[in-house]
Amino acid sequence: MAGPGTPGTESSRTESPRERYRSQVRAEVKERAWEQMAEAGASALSLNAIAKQMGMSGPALYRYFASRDDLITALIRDAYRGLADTVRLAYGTGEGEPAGSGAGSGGGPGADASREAGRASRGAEDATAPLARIAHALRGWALADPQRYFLVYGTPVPGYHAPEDITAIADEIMRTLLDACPAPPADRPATPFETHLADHRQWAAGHPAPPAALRRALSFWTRLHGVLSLELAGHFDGMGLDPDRLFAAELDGLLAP
Amino acid sequence: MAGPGTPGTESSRTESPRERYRSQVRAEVKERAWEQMAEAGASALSLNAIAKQMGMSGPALYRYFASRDDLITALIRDAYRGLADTVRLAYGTGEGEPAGSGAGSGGGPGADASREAGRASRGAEDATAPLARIAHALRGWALADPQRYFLVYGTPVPGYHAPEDITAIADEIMRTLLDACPAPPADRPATPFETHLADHRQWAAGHPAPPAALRRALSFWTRLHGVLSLELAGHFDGMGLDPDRLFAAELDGLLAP
DNA sequence: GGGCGCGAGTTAGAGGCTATCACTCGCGTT
DNA sequence: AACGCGAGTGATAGCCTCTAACTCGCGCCC
Repeated sequence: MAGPGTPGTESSRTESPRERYRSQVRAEVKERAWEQMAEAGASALSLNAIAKQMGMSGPALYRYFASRDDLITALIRDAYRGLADTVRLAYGTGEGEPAGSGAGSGGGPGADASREAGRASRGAEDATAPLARIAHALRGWALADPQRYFLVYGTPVPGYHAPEDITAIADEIMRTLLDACPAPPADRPATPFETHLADHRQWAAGHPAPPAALRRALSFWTRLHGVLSLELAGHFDGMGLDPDRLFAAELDGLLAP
Repeated sequence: MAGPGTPGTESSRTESPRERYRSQVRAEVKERAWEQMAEAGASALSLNAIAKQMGMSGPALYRYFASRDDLITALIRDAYRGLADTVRLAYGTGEGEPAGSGAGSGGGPGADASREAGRASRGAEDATAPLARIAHALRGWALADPQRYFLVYGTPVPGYHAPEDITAIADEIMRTLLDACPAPPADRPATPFETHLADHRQWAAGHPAPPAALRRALSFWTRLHGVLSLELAGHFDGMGLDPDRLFAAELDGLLAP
């Protein structure tokens, strides 16, 4: 199916013209698929409609994707990859860089939102600056294409199990989060849940973060997902509050203690 | 379920036999729909398959539901209704009641989980007991049928707008949450976000809760949704941690300060 | 008690979708 | 120059939603 070497996403070097064309068509199909998904959701994605848009006849697309599920899986993979890159880039970004372009597949807004993170003039408070940058990058990435976010964190299809390379990216995201979590002062007593985490840390196997940091990464993940997914789903719409400030407040409460 | 008066889900009194039969068939269709949804997700819901299961031929169901979307909307309405009832009932439950049966449509697990809420022997800490009961009832309701939870809080369909009677139920849920939020000690200074909420409280219009309580209800909602939705979607599956304890820890952190 | 209206259920069918199969045709390699 | 392989085609099966025209029988009204 895919070219030589790894059967992953993009081709490697020394592409033959055939392979070149092939991956180009695959990319265009995925682009149309993203458009369709943004305007009608994942369930409305139609291979047929995409083919017609591209001036081809229905079954032609089966040369490029084995099935509709296969296309959706590819989209999920790209979404995970883009999110992991976005998070990693936000973590790695120092203070000087203007953040540049080319983050994953979506790009768009949210690139400069990480500027106003922690300008608190204290030296010790800078330890949470990477987390703040990640938080704003995450929200920017999500707002740029909500359906893409929901492809990662939205309603699961009961039967579906993601292939291993996708779960590997999910692990990578958690690893970056752990990297960004500052080690807390060691003298604070561990909470009961932290002692539980000390014994149940398969997901952080091989990572040196102490239990308190695991707890922090977990809170960061679950709490930001809570506000963000409700915002993206429109549940704050008629309420009159400013989602921006709600997110900022949640982030504040997360970084302060 | 919902008694007479409102023209919502069930029929009113003095039903003619025709109407009786009609609402019975509607109920059976919805039951089969829930089964289908539980095992294959909302996008796999098929009117045709339901009709065949019931020994009828396809188009017959259009006597009972105007379209597939209409059926799904009815399911969404029932889900909201059941959630609102569950939350309300958990809030209203005193200490003596054994919780009984007949909570909404799902019932099932989580009914007795609210017992171990706040046994801290302090008198002032009991103020958070209703919130704890609601939290456990919410999780029980969600675990009993994850797809039902996702019908309320999962991936939204871009074009879809819920009818007004459904948003009314959503408001009712928020109102119950506000009822359950204890008023904080008035001497604490307001956070910036709380002052924002003081001016942007359309969603709590007519409710006497102070801004700090609004903030608390909002946090309760977003944070519990964060852990719960990630658990239901299976994102903790390979991680080795106990979702039960994670939820309890999140709830603890929510009620303590 | 008898006639009739209304609603439940049927079949036929249009149009859309996924997916398979057999086929043609042209580019790039040998 | 010839050939193989892969891109694209139309035909087809089977599923779906939803409409239209029709039949049949229960229950209401006179």
